[in-house]
Amino acid sequence: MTTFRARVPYAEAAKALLRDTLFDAAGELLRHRGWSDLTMADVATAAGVSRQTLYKEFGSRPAFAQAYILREADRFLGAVEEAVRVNSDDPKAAVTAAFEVFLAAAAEQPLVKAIVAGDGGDGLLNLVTNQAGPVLSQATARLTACLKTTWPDIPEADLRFVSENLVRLAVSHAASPSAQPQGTARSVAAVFGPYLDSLVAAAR
Amino acid sequence: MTTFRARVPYAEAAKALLRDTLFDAAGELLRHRGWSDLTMADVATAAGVSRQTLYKEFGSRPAFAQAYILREADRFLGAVEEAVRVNSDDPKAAVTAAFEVFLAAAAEQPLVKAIVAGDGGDGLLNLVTNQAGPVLSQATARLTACLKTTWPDIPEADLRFVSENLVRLAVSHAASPSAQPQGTARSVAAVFGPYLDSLVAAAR
DNA sequence: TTTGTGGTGTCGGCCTCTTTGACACCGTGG
DNA sequence: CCACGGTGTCAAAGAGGCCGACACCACAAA
Repeated sequence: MTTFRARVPYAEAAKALLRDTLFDAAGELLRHRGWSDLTMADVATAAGVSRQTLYKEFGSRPAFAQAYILREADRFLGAVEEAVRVNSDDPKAAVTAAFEVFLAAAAEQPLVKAIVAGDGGDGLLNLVTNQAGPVLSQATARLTACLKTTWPDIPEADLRFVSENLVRLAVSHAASPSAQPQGTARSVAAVFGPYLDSLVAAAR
Repeated sequence: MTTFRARVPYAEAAKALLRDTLFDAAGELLRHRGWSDLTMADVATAAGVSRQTLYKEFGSRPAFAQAYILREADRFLGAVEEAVRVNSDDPKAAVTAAFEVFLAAAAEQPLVKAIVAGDGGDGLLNLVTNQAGPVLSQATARLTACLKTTWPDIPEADLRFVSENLVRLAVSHAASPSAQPQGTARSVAAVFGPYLDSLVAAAR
């Protein structure tokens, strides 16, 4: 099976490529040092781009962090959506699988590691806790859309409610894990399962 | 398993992206009409780029065709290499698999269809028959390299000989199929198999 | 306290690549 | 014969990226 690039005019693709190159460079650097030990100049040169270009594209250091986190969140959602799609017949299993894949991925992710390893004052942590608005709303929106396509008969408001709370739980567990991913996933699924079942039952 | 983008400075990546976008656009258009019914302007606009940019990058219409064909050939080689790697223990099976995957892919490929559907005067056919030099040498080189890594003990000159003739046979069968891919692949493998076996035996 | 160091954010000029519109050239069909 | 459409080329204008420099701020050493 071959993957096809979305047919997109070159100008847009080039811009996306620029952003992705910057993000990937940052991710690579974050694998070795923390966010606070990381210069904007470092990121730019690692991406093969001038510092100025970086600033032109993102405006400021925190803005870049924000954008980067949003993209990583989107990455995760991709994996999660896949897990949901596979278990579309069993909501509880879907939640378990999605949570598990998310937590497992999060544990390996340089960004997440950088966040939990940070001292809290390094700016990244704030973006998923204190000022988590953008992350939450984006992740919630995408997860809602995913659930909507999987179970179209359930009212969107209900799905939105479920999504938001799942996202919040996921972020929380990723930031400070309490147990193994499997155990966490099962317990979350146990909580949400019955509610989801009732939604599915009521919808048909 | 996640696929990683090669860490490449933005400038190079952008250029590659431009070429790929152009190629993909051409491929898309070739799906519906023949090469001769296809304007350079069509290709450019389909890629979201000005006609001038296309000319600057490739120089002329036949030069673009040449480059496009070379890239498609490279695509095929990727699939072929995979087939070879999987069957590294059995040269005959490797040839069979490689040939089969190549012919199957070729039958589905818009470029190949455009070539065989063309009236012969449309310029594309010449590039793989009359003026096939670049295609053959590139494909031969890459296939040789692939075989070299798979069976490092066999002299490179022998591998090169095998490669070139396999490539020529493959192009020929792709351009004018005589039978089903499987049958063709088996017969070619039957021809080359014993020779390959002897090479392997002699090398150790 | 002063001073030096290092990172952030901004500015202006330069350079490269893309776009735009125009043009000459040429083959084909009315 | 001539209008049409596609190829190939050009100069000028625009956009995006690069470079060097600078002010600003925090922090640490003298």
